[in-house]
Amino acid sequence: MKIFSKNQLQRYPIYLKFFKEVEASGQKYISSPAIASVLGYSEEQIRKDLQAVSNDAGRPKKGREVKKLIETLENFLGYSEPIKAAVVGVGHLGVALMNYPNFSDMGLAIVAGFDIDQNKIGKEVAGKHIYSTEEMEEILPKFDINIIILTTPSKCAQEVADKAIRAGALAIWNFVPAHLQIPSHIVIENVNLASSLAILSHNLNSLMRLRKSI
Amino acid sequence: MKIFSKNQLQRYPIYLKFFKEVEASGQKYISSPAIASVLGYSEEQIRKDLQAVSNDAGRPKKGREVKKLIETLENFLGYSEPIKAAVVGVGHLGVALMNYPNFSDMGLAIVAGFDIDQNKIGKEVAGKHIYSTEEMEEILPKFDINIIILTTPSKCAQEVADKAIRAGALAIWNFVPAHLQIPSHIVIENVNLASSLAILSHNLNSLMRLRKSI
DNA sequence: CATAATTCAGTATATTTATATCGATAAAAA
DNA sequence: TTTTTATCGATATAAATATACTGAATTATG
Repeated sequence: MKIFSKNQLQRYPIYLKFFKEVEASGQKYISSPAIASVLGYSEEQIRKDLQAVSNDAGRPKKGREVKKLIETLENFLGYSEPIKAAVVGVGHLGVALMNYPNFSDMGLAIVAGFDIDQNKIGKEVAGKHIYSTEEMEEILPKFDINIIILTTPSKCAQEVADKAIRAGALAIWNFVPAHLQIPSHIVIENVNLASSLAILSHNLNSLMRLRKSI
Repeated sequence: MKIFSKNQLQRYPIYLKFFKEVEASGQKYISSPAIASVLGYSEEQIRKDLQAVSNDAGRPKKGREVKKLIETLENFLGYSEPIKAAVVGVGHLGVALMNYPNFSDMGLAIVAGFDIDQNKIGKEVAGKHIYSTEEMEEILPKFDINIIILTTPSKCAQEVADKAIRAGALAIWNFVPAHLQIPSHIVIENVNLASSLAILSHNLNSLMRLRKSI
């Protein structure tokens, strides 16, 4: 079994996105140096990344076939058969994710929402039904939902995550800025805006310091 | 000048969040092994991370003073004086971010929104005024806005980013799944949900394969 | 008051990740 | 057809990152 690092995995959707643009522009082949100059990675890294998922060899002077690259990456990323997910916590962020137009291109299908608010339960958001959080145990298996997209308030995130796991969720995509205690057999991926912002503001500060010193 | 890696920077907000919980629980000191057991990092890494930003020594048998840790990290992350930002593209995601309750605890203040939709311009979202994108050049300097939170549709993201940079934006927090071409003197941080999802679904697939093989 | 137990800081080692090098090869140009 | 050139794959090197180890120090315990 090949092992993929987090950073490496994160690059594949970026490659794919770019390859689709290249294909749309009518170009049939793309070389590693050409990819490198646009995406800002080194050409060696690109070769290694692509070799790791593809058996198709690139050709000297031409590069790799764009169509095959797209096929390979879509297959590798599982975009061919979307995974089903449900949003838990239909607040502003939950609603935004339920309406997010790009998930269908990313192999993700949000099929339901859950909330505790009686005013929301029974309604529809982006064409998907909102159920009571209490119904998770029934609804998750029924719709074959494996992934929970967690967008509750911080204070109830742990409790809701526990409930989702009991209901059969295998993976949690956590948008809540809270550190969740999760059993090791459950997959968790945190989208931590504070972390992302920390990088941004650190870089911005460095920039400003640099400007002052000049 | 100390250099901080992306991964390292991402951990600091997570530490801070945890330390605040520890403080709320009334505990005065925390040791690296104790942090490690909760957050799942190695204790050596935690020591190195904390030593990199703090001069306060930890004490054998006790650990580090929680209060000082919080002070140090808040200061390091710049939470003491919030940076001002504006959301550009007041769609579902833009609205969600404008309503996001946690930014004030992360040193970020969203002070305005921009959109091209006449129905939105002039309205308020989460108490912040929505301006026309055309007004950026005037409004950004007026409110001392350095950061643009980009949440437009993919197809106009590049154009809007260019406009924001012309208007004086120094940093772009990009939530659009598009690879932007940005001059090197501008800070960009991408929140790429496709990348995050790629990690999640790869791990989920590994898990499922493992289950089948058992 | 002495002893044992933790945790620390600092350094060394290992692992991971990214970059650079090199001969081979296919495509384009002469 | 021959030569040149760009790109490849494979391997080696370097850099970055994380982990393990060591002796010293402080606190708690007997």
